[in-house]
Amino acid sequence: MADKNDDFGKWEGKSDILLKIYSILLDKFGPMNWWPAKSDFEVMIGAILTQNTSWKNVEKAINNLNVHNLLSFEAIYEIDLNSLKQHIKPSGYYNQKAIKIKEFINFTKREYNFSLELMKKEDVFIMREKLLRIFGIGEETADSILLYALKKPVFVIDAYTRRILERHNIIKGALKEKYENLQRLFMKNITPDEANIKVYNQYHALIVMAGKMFCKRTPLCDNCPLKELEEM
DNA sequence: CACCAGGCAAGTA
DNA sequence: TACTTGCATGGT
Repeated sequence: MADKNDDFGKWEGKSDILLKIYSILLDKFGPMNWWPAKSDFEVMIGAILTQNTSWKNVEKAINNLNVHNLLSFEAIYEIDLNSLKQHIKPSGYYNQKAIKIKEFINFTKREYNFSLELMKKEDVFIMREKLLRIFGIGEETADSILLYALKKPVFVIDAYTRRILERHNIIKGALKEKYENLQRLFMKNITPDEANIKVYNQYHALIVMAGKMFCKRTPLCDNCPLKELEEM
């Protein structure tokens, strides 16, 4: 075994089960064209606000921003830090998140002059590296922005994904596994090309939906649609 | 009252 | 590299 990650075939032969999960969830919940936001800009702000926070609280914060006409690059750029903090308060960690949002907006001005079109034209790998260098943007937030705002073929791994892989015995130790390894698992089995952007979008959306209903930290797995996976 | 939520950065060993 | 801790509101 050249690599620890090859042990026990941990990462091999998972294609069928990954497609099965997608199939079951799609059948259960139906197609979703996702990220609950009205604009790509709102997606990016939401991606930061939802860090370790319930979406309900994020909605309150987004609504505050909307009411004050702050859902644009220019408006967030202009507003002073303390006012921003007050508006996003319901989303929690507001002192940090306000700085994170400011840092992200400064980046978009510095590198792309607030042009979403230019951001979408950027190479995926380059953009991911750039995003990860911004204070407050980690792997999940970067990938959410890449996939749902910039429409890039990148698979998003989150707490729900880890729990589902762990609880249904698909990957041992998924809760503690490195983000990179879990992401590679999906992207090796579902080719990251233009045609699969829709699948990436939908798959993660379905995982979040299933996670909220059946795979919370305190398990509530009574009629989880993924139960039938155990026969594979 | 305790626990949880679509993470992340900084500190420690 | 692998753990630990602080951050904070609002719902159950």
